[in-house]
Amino acid sequence: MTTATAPPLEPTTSDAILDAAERRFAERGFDGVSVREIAADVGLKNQASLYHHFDNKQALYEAVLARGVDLLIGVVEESARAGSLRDGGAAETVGSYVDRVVTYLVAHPNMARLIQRASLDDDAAAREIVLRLVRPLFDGGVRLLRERGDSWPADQVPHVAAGIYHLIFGYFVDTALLRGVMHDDPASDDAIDRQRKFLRTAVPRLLGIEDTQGDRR
Amino acid sequence: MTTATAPPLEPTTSDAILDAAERRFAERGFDGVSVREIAADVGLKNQASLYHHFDNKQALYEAVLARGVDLLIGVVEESARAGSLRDGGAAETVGSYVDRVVTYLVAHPNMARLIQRASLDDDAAAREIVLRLVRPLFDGGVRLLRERGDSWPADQVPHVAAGIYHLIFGYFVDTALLRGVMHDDPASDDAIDRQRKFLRTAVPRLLGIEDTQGDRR
Amino acid sequence: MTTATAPPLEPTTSDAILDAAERRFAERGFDGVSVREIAADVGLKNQASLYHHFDNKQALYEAVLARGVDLLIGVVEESARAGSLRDGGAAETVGSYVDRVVTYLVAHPNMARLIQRASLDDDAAAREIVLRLVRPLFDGGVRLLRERGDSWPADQVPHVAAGIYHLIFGYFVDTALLRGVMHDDPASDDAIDRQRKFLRTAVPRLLGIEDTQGDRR
Amino acid sequence: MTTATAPPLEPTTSDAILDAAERRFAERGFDGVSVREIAADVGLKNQASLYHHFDNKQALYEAVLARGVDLLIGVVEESARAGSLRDGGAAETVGSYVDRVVTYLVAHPNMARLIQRASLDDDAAAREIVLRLVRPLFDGGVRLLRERGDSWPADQVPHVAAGIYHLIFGYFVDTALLRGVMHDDPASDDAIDRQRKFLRTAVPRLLGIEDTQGDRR
DNA sequence: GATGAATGAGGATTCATTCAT
DNA sequence: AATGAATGAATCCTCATTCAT
Repeated sequence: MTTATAPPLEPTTSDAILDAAERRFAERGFDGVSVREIAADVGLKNQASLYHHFDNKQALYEAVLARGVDLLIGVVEESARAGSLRDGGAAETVGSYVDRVVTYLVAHPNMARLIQRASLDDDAAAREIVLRLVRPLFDGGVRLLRERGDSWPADQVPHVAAGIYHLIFGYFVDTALLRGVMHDDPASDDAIDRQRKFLRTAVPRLLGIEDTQGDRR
Repeated sequence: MTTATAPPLEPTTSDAILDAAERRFAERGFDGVSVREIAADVGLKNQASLYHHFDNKQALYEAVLARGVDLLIGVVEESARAGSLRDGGAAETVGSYVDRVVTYLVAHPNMARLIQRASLDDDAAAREIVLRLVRPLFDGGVRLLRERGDSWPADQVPHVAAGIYHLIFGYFVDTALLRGVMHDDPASDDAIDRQRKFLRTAVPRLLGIEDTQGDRR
Repeated sequence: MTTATAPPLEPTTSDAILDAAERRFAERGFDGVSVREIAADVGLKNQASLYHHFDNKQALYEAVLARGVDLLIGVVEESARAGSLRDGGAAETVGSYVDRVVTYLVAHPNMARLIQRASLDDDAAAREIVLRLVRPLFDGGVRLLRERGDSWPADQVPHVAAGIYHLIFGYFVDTALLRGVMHDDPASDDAIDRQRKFLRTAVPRLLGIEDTQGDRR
Repeated sequence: MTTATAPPLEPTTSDAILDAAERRFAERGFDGVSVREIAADVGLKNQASLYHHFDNKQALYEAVLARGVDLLIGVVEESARAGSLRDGGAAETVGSYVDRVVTYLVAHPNMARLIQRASLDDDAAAREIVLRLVRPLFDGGVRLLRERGDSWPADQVPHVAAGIYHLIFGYFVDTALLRGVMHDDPASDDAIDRQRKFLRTAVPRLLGIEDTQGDRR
């Protein structure tokens, strides 16, 4: 569903490795995962086989990260193109924008944590990959806010952009933690739906874009 | 100043270990840090010495986390007490509340990352320590929102609480990442100040508490 | 001159492998060289290809050694034939003999080191190949010394033969080391020339063959 | 026996490691020896223990080499001091000098091979250690030859020095090879004795120092 | 004749931890 | 309270080799 018309019925070994690695790295971080573990997940009898596909653990990590990030960048760019064509108000544009990102994060439940870990780690290469995603998001937010400059003092605009980023991603990063405070599973369809509605109100409110229609579904 | 009546002029070895461990664990996570490394940081010539003070690496990790978390819990509780005594509007109460948390996060620049890592990791004990902090914060937010129930549908209230948590902590968690997008150092005094102002507007706006006074400094 | 009547304009893959292996094995010894490395040197994209030409690493090693050693054996045998036809004094005979060996060692700058390594290693097969060369050299020396038995006590004769062997080969074995003590490059044409002259005097002197003519060039 | 009056009855672990490593490295070279193997030789149940004493394999290798080389340097220096005090002719001086070196090489049957391997290998650090020994030997030889300048053209003098070095060390480097050509064991007492006598004649002959007395024992 | 993939064994090194001193 | 030494298990990665294509 994610990609193609004629999907490779049997995914390539490299892809299987990327999938397993994505899951593991999201769960326990770069240092918490062993290459052996990933190889075993894929059904490789030996870690050596993995090195046929990736130069080393770090390269695998970066490949996993880049794959997910680039996919999300695609989503965001497409959303930007669609937004510019539409006539709806800013609120609606932003709303559909946020919605697409949420859809991605739901479909790729490892990515939010993976990206957060990459942001935390002292690993320039990993962080640079994350920045490929975050920079356009951030700059887009800043631009939008500067254009309709009534709502926030100019010097606070970057902080608003960062805040919105955290508002959107934080929920998916901290699913496990939220399970300890919310009454139902934060990853359930219902909860995701509520989160969508919340963001649909909260993001414009933060941006200072008034929700002209009463279209809160 | 941190704790006692008779402050140890020369910090005890245990404290030095906790300090070093806090820094290291925040930087690279539990799995990324070696006991040897922490021992070396403290000037211990031998990792064995460390085991005189802590049972094992996990115990040390939990001790570091608990120390920081309990301190912050103290800040929050004190803030709650102060708030209930005060007469100011909700906005001001919430504002001073947020301010204290920010002050703590600035004074303990490792804690936000440390808490984020503990939230991500698949480590029940660590997450439970974090929950000691997050639960009251979360419940307080929920209560406040339920009391003045005009602004958010009841079922979205937990999501609002989570959102505010991410708004506050996210900035300090992702300092390193933000350095890649903001134009000046997000940890500078100026930037922290702007972040404070941002939160002073954003949190009430999100809560739906109108900022009655124009006291945005 | 090396081999055939119709020289392969484009050297065969097998030969290219032998060449690369010779260089590598001389540089770092059997254990220090990987099959991958040799394959890469030859431009093979895959180590597996190499196994099409040689049964295994050991077989390749022996082939390299044998190729070089047999060539040198040829030189020595030819020299012996030429010597027996000539009428010149023993000094001249020995001199031209040594000269040919030196010429070979200069033309095949890996062989001295390769032979030395094979002599050092605990590898019966390799050493046996070296002995194919050393035995005739040694026996020839012993015979010569025994024939003109005035110069050395019989029981020291084998030691003399060994000494001459080391005198000749040592210089080329230790080129790298000598670079650390000599003032100019021991592999330069000039230095090689001086080494030739040195041997032309030293070997007869050791053998106890007086240099009747003053033909030290 | 080699050194002290009050020998450590129980040699330290570090020394035991050095001993085992010396033997192994001499036998099979740096790349042919595994750390596990050395640890096992010493009776350590685990390779990790070895790392308590040496930083890594390379450091151990260099320590082994340096220990042996420095000991031999001591022998050589002492010999130089003794020689300068003596009144005997140059032949005798040189003879006793060579004798001491031979005595060392016999007492430390790994060192000649170890030094040869270090000279062959593409390892700057190792070669530099060897040069600590070879440089003074070489320079001493050159000086001696230049002082009594009748025997060799000046530009060949370095080659003479190198030749003598190979004459002396080669026999002990190639013991295993010589076993394949000599009729009795080149490491036997008798053979060593003959080698001593051979050198006592050969070295002066090469130097061009005439053997005034007929004292060939 | 060459290649991509896989694999078992082993490489050096680091890990957290224990124990005697 | 601190240290030197030891250890078993695990780390990442490379090794030579095989097999199907």
